[in-house]
Amino acid sequence: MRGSPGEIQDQCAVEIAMEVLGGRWKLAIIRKLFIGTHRFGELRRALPGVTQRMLTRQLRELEADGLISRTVHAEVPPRVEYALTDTGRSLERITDLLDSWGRWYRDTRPHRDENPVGRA
Amino acid sequence: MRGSPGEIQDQCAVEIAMEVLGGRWKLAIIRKLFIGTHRFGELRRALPGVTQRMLTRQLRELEADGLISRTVHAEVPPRVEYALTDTGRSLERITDLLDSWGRWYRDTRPHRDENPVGRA
DNA sequence: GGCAACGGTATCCAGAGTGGTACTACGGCA
DNA sequence: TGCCGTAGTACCACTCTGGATACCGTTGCC
Repeated sequence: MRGSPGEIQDQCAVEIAMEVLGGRWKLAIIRKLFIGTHRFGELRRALPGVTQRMLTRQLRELEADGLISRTVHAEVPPRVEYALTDTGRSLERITDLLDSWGRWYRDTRPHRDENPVGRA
Repeated sequence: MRGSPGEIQDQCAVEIAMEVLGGRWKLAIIRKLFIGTHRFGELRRALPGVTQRMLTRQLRELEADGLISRTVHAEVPPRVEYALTDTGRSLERITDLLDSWGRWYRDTRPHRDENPVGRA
C-alpha cells in the first residue's frame, strides 16, 4: 500500500481513499472519534491490542492526512486530545457502510471465522 | 492487516471489510469488473503497473473471499474469465462512495500529490 | 528517594505484502 | 523446429507495517 500517488490518478480514486484509510487501526480510531473527542489513553484502552507505538503512528498519519486534530494541553500530566476534523467527519457514511457491509459479510460467510489464523 | 479474525468481532466490522478489500489492487479489480466480465489479460492491461503474479494473487484472494468468480474455458489458448459475484456486486455503493470521497479528498488536498514518494 | 501516571520516542525485529524475473503447458503458425 | 500468446507458478528480494521492549521528562504521592 501507499505506492506512488503520481500514478494513482490514472486509476480510480478509491486508491486514494485506501491510502488514507488503509492502516490497521485507522478506521477503528476514526469510528471511536465519531463518538467524541478522546485522549490518547482512552483510545489505547478503547482499542484492545493496539500498542502505544502503533497508536501514535496511526494518529500521526491521520493528523498528517487532515482527518483528525491533535490538541496538546500543557498540563502536568500531559493531556492530548484527538478529535475528527471536518474531513474526518466526511467519512461517516463510508465507515457506516463499511461497518454494515462487514457485519453482513461476516454473517453471510461464517465459516471464515473458523480459521483462527485467518488465511495466510 | 489480516490479523486474527477472532478478535475482530469485539471491534467494529469495518475491519472485516478492510481485511477483504485491503489489497493493493483489489478495489481496482472490483471496479473494473463492475464494467463487466474480464479476462486475465484484459485486467492486466486495464491495471497499469500490476504484475502477473500480483494480479493472480489478488484475484485468488478475491475468489476465496467470494467476491469474484473464476471461469476457466478449456481452450487451446487458455481463457479465464473473472466476474463479480452477488457478494462482489454488493460493494457497489461502497466503492462508489470511496471513489467519490477519494476524488473529493484529492481535490481538497492537492499538495499531497506533490510528493512523488508518498510519505515514508 | 523511588515509583507511578501520562504521552509519548528509540531501537530492534518478524512477517505480510508487494514486486521482478524466469519458467511452465498447450496448441497454432511459419 | 522454433517462436508466440495465455494464464499462470516458482523463486528470490525488498519495503513497509505492525509489534515488543525499553526509555524519556514531568509532577505528585508515599
